[in-house]
Amino acid sequence: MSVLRTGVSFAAPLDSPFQEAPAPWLNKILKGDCVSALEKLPSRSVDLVFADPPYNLQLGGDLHRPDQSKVDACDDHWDQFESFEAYDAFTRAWLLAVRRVMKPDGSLYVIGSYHNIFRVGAILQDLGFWIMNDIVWLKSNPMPNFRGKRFTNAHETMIWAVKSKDAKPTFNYDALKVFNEDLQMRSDWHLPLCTGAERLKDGKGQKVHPTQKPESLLYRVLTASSKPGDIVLDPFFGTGTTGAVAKKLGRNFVGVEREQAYIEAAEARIEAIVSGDAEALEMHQGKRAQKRIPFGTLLEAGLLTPGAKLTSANGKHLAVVRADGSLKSGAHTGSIHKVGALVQGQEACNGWTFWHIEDGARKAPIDDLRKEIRSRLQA
Amino acid sequence: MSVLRTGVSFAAPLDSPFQEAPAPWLNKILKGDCVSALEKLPSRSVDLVFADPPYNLQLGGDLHRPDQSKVDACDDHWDQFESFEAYDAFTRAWLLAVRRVMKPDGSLYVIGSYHNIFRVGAILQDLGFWIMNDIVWLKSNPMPNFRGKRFTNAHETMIWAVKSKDAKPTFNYDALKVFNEDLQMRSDWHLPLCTGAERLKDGKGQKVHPTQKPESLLYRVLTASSKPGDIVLDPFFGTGTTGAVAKKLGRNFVGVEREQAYIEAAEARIEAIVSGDAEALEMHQGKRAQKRIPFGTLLEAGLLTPGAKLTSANGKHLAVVRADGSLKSGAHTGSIHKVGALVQGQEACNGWTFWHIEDGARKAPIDDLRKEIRSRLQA
DNA sequence: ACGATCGGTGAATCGCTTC
DNA sequence: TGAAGCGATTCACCGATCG
Repeated sequence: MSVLRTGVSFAAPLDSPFQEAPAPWLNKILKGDCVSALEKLPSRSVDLVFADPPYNLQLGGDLHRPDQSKVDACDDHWDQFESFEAYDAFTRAWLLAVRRVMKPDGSLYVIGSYHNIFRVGAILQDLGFWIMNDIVWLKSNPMPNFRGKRFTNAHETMIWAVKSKDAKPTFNYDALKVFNEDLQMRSDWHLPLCTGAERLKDGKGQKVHPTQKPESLLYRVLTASSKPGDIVLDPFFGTGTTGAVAKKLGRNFVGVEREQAYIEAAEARIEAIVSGDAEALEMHQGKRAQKRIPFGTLLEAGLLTPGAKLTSANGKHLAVVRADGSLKSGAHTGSIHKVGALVQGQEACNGWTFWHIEDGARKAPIDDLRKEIRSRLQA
Repeated sequence: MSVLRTGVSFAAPLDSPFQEAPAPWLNKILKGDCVSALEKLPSRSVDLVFADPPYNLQLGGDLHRPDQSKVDACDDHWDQFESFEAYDAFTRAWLLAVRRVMKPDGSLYVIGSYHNIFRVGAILQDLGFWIMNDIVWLKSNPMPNFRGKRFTNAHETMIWAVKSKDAKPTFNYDALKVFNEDLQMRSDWHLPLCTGAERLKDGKGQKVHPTQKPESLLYRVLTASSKPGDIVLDPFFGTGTTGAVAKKLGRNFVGVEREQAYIEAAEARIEAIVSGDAEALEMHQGKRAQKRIPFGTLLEAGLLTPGAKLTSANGKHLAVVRADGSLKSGAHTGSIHKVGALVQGQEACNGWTFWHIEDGARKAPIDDLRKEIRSRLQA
C-alpha cells in the first residue's frame, strides 16, 4: 500500500521551457466592444469573469421587434418595451461571447441594480448558465434618497453563475472561512463605496469613471473563485479595478474597454501595482485539499497497534483495530467509516472524528493521529 | 409628529350609513388558484399586494447535516414546475390578475430568491410595472451551507413595484424614518427568520407551512406602503401572515389560497388576533449593536497588505499575513484567533488584541485597524 | 432559582475518486 | 458509464433538560 497518494498535479509553471509563449492578450486591455474583442480569445481559456455591464436602457443600435407575448396592458409603454428588448439583445450577445471563452468549470460574476439585474439573471438562466448564489453588496455609505419617495437604495446585486449545472467551479471555502474569522462567508457583503484616495481623479480633480467599483469587492470575488495564476476576464474594464486586484493577488487578467480615456487610466493604475509574493498569496487549505491518509497508515507508522481499542466520544460504542486496518465492533467489521455508521444505525459516518482513543485521562479523536502523520510528512 | 400621516383622506369608515354593504370578500380567504379567485374582485379595488409565490427551487436528492440529520426541504408539489417557460407563464398569469385588481396608485411587493426572482422582475418590467426599489431581507439566522460549496444563502429579495411610471404610491416616509431612529429606511432589512412561538405547528409539533414568513417583514411592508383602512391582498396566503399583520395594524385583507389545511390554520390564527395593539408588536430594526468586522476586511481595505508581519505584544511570536486573511506562524496557519491560540498553546485567544503591527516606534494592536474600519463604515 | 448544556431546525438549486 | 467507497461538512436561536 502506498502511504501517500499524490495530490492533483499542478499546471506547468508559466516559465516552463515546454510551454508556449504567453498569449498576446494576457494582462492586456483590448480596445473595442466586448463581443468583437473577445473573438481574439480562444474558447475555454478564462477561469473567472467579472462583468459590470452598463444599465443605460437607451442603447443605440439594433432594435428588435417585441416577441409574441400578448400583453395588451403594455401598449402604452411601447418605447419602454423597445428599450428592454434592445437591452436584452445586448445582454444576450455579450453573455454568449463570454460563455464561449469561459473554461467549462469557470465562474462568472455579474453586478447590477434593480434596473437591469433581473433581465440579466433571467437571460443567464435562459442561456443555460446555472446560478450558484446571488450576493448583495451592502453599501455603508450610499447616496440618500433626497425626495423621500423610496427606500434609500443601499445595495447592488451580484450574480455568481457557472456554465452548466454540472460545472465544478473553484470555491476557496476554507480560505473564505478563515478570512471571515472561522464563520462561513455569507451572501451579504458589507463594503464601503470607492471613495477617497482609491477613487481615480483626472487633472481637474474630476472622477475619471462614474461607477468605479471598490477594490475590496473584487478582492473578495477573486479570493473566492480563482487561484493564483488564473486568468480573470473583465469585459467592461472601465478604469481597471479588476486588473489592479488581479495583479495584487497574482492572477492574470484580460480587459475589454471601448473608451480610450479609461484604458489609459487603467494602464497607468495597473502599472503602479506591486504583486504580492508567492507565500503571501498561498491560500489557506482545509482537509479537502490535503493528501489522503488511509487509516492503515496509522498502523504502519506505529501510532496504533493491532488490538488497540477505539470508542465513540460518548463511550457508548467500542471497536477493536485489526492488523489490516479494519475495525471490528461486535458483529460489525469494515472500515472506520462503515463500522461507525453501522454501530449508530446511520447511513454514513466520518470515522476519523467518530472514533477516539484514550489519551491519558481524556479521549482524543483518531483524526489527531492523522494530523500527527501529516505534520511528520511536512517536516 | 404622528407616526402615520393622514394627509390623504381615508376611505369612508366601514360603519358609515352611506356606504354600501362591505364586499363579501373583505377580510376573507378565497379558496382556489389565484387567477380564477381574483375574478371575484372588482378592478382597481386593492391598495397593496404582498405576494410570496412559489420559488421553483429545483432541489436534487436529500441533503444531510454534518451530524447526519436530514434537512426538511421544501419539496411540496406546489413548488414544482416543468420548466422556466412553465414558471414564466404561471408568473405572467397571476401578475396580470393582480394588476387588474390593483388601484392605479397601489403597490405590489413580491418576494423571492435567486431561483425565481430574476424571472419575476423581468416579467414585471415586461408587463409595464415600474420598479420602485428592490429590498433585501437579510436573515440573522439563515441555514448554513452544509457542503461548503457556496456562500451561505443569507438573504431573500423583495421587489416593490407600481402599475406604471406615473403612479403615486403611498410611502410613509416620515413614519419609517422615526422607526429607524431618524435615519432614512434603507433597502436592506435585517430581520430574523420566523421561528419559536410565532411559527405555526400542528398537533404533532410539525411546522404547518414550510416557508412561513415573519410578521416583522409584513409589518414593515404594511407600515411603509399602506394606511389604516386600506385593503391588502395576498394571492399566496399560506398560513396568513399578511392577514394577521393587516388585522393588527388596522388594515383590511383579502387572501387567496388553494390548500385547505393552510386556510384553516390561517383562519384560526387571524381570529385570535386583536386589532390595534400595534405598539405591542416589537419591530426588529434600528442598527444592531456593532457590526462584526472580519479580519480579511483589513486586507480588502488596504490597511494591511499580504506579507505584512504581526507580532505579539512581547515580541515573542511572529506571524505573516496571507492574502486570504489567514495567518502563518511557523507550521501554524489559520485565523488570527486560532494561530494566536496555537502559538501560545492555549485553547482560545482574541487575535485582535494579541497581534500587533509596528506603528512607527511602537507596537499597535490590530484592533486599532478595526476601529479605523468602523469609523469609515459610519462615515 | 438560575445557569449550563443539549437537541432541534430554518425556501438548499450543497462530492469526489476509484473501480 | 454506473456503482461503491471514502470521508468532508453548520450558524444562530429557541426551548427543554440537567445540575
